[in-house]
Amino acid sequence: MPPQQSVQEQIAADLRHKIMAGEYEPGDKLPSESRLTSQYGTARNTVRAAYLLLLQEGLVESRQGHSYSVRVYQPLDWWPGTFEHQASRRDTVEAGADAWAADVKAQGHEPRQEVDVSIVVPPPRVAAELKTPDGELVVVRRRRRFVDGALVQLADSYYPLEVANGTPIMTPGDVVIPGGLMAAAGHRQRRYVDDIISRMATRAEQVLMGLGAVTPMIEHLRVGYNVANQPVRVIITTAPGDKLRIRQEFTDPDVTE
Amino acid sequence: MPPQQSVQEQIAADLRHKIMAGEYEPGDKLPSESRLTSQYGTARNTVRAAYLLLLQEGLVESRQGHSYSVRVYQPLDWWPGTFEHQASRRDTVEAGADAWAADVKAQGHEPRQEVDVSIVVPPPRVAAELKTPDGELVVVRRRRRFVDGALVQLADSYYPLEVANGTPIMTPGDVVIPGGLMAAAGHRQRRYVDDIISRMATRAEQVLMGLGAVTPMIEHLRVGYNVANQPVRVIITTAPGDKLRIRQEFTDPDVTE
DNA sequence: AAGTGGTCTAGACCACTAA
DNA sequence: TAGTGGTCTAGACCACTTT
Repeated sequence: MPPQQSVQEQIAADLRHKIMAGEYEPGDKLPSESRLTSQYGTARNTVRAAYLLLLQEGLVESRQGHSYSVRVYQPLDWWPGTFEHQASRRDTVEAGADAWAADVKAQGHEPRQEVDVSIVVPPPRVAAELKTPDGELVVVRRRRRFVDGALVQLADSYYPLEVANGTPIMTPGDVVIPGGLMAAAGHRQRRYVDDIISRMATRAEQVLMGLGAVTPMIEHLRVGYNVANQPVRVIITTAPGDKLRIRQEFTDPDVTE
Repeated sequence: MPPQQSVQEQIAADLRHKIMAGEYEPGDKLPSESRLTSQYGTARNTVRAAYLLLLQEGLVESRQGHSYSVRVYQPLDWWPGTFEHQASRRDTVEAGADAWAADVKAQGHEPRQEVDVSIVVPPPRVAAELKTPDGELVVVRRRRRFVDGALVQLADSYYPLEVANGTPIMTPGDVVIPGGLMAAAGHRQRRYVDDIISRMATRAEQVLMGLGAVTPMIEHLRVGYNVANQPVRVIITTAPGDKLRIRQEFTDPDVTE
């Protein structure tokens, strides 16, 4: 015999099954707590516990005053852009627009960016990657990226002071520099090292981005090195998991067919 | 005036602050529900609601019979392995061992793999990527990867029947073929397209991998194309976000210094 | 046996949304 | 205003772990 299932798990399993079977489609409203309470003859809190399980699986969402509904996944694709890749996609990118905005438009949505620049104490991880001496500050260029009016991605670029000082990197606002900020600053990058992790949203992110409590985030960290193999930039890109899909493409340079 | 904070948020904020300040370190036990109940003079359920918020942020973990404790993050690094990259790391990989096992050993842990092969109806996404005709089956090679005895990663490779039939791909068990299974099957891959997403664990994954209810997963999907640009393999790699960090490295082939 | 968290009840009042 | 989910109370019993 299978282990005895709790009532909340039973209710959750029933709803899960109906959602998977397509009885409720993405975006559809689900039964109210009071309906399920009388339907199953339990206390309301037990029904709430069942819905909580589905919330935690990301299957369902809730907002005060609204019904529970089946969660919709419509991630936007994001290409971090490698050397080769940028080259192959360059012609699809409108002159003067940055790659991210062009990608969003190509997917039929309206991009907008807010950018500010400040000088800060680097977070520990950034200091370690940039080999920043203790107590030394760095320049951070914070981009808040909106799609159709909603904040969906944060992209913070950190530069050592000596790299950024007196260059267009220090210019606030959504400036567009053909060839890129690093090139304009005279720092050609030769190597990238990327980290990609999945983690839950922090409280601060929930508030800033208006997220439900149970939101997984995807975080992409890139360290760029110049031709002398010194770190010149750290970019941390963060977005809710249901809003962003990282895509990349590799072609073997040794195989010409 | 800031919006009125609820009691559960107050308690959660207090605990969060103490954790961030280092008063409780990763792995440390946290106050019991009954202690906090009397300390704050609230009902036990309110304290539980506070801890639930921290669980949902991934800050805290709980197990029946144990105290709540501060969650420990110790992700293992995983290199998906590109053409160039594999070449540059090849010498660090012991002869005969697969790249994943070697990477785990290099990080000071004990790898183990269970592999089985079966013929199945492909999931919709896989069928779409492999351009499998309706009703046609595919071969799936399922790898369950353990580190120090704990299941931490699933890696399922899907092959069209005509690619896998009569090749070592069909061999069950943790076989090691120098040069790789695809090469042995006579299918040189020229191009990869990768997708990386973050999502919550499904119920099935929670059970299979023994996860807490609030676990973000990271999923890496790679489609491999042969020299004729036809899809020959889809690999789906899945792991809990706190157990796996995807790493990759790119070097600009055009810059020779 | 004592202490921990997990499940469940049966209420109450509040905040927000839609009819 | 009626209906929705969000917060909260004050209990009870159960499952699991440690002493």
